[in-house]
Amino acid sequence: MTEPKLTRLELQIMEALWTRGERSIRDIQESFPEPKRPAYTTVQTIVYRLEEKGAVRRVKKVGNFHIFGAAISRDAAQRRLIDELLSLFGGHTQPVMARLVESGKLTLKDVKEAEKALRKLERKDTSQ
Amino acid sequence: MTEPKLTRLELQIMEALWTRGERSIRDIQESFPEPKRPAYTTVQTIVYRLEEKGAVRRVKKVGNFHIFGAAISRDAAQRRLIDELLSLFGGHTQPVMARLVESGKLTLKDVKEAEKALRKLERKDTSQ
DNA sequence: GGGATGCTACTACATCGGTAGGTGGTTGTC
DNA sequence: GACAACCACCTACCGATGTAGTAGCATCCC
Repeated sequence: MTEPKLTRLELQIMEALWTRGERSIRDIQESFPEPKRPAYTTVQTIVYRLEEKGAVRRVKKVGNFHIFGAAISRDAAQRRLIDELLSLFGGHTQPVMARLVESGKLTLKDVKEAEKALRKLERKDTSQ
Repeated sequence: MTEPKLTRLELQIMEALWTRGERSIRDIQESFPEPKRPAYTTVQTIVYRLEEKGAVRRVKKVGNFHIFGAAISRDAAQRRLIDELLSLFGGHTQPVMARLVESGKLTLKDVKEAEKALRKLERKDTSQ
């Protein structure tokens, strides 16, 4: 039941499917920006591996080629990533937050939203 | 200058050095909880690799064995991890925060602290 | 001082992740 | 219907990572 672990390149390919919808291997390959576009067969290999992992499935065949679609949601995959990270931090969120702040990428807006989401979650938890 | 990339097991070993201080391979190995304690030589191999990466150094020799110490800080290594994660999220912190909230591990206290740290950082930035 | 014990240093190996070539089948075009 | 273009599948390979065995030297203890 657990989401499969996805690697960097696998995630980039999933990203193409999540944002562009069902696509052929060629389409996926061409979604990579020119300078660092992997070979067609590289993309193909990864898509096949994603298929084995159950993260992608063939949705139909058009002519002699296949159309692939995401079989897991972006949210689920991202949750897996965060779990993975948290386990590296021994399950402690505090240092994660501290480093996020340091990174300079975290904005006050992000934090405010998180707080709002947390409060909402809390209300729901205690209300049942 | 960039911190080396550390893997899961490498991080666990660094963790032992960060929390317990300079240690021998045997000490490090025994810091692993019994059920999943790797073989002595496994730990040794990883320590040697960490040495090559510059994350660890031999601080002295006692009798016929070496004592190793961390050569990079925990903070630096953690920053590297966060950068890695952010790059997987395309540099966007918002989804990271959203998944952290979902994980159920983030507390209001964490968020409050982050906000405080952010405000402090902001003041420093604008004051020069 | 000789054996047990422990550590070092080297070597080995399987799996994973990224990368891609080659071969043969399908299709579209003239 | 022949040929070019394209796609599917299979295979290969290298570096990284986790895992550990072995040979040999050092040390300790009687």
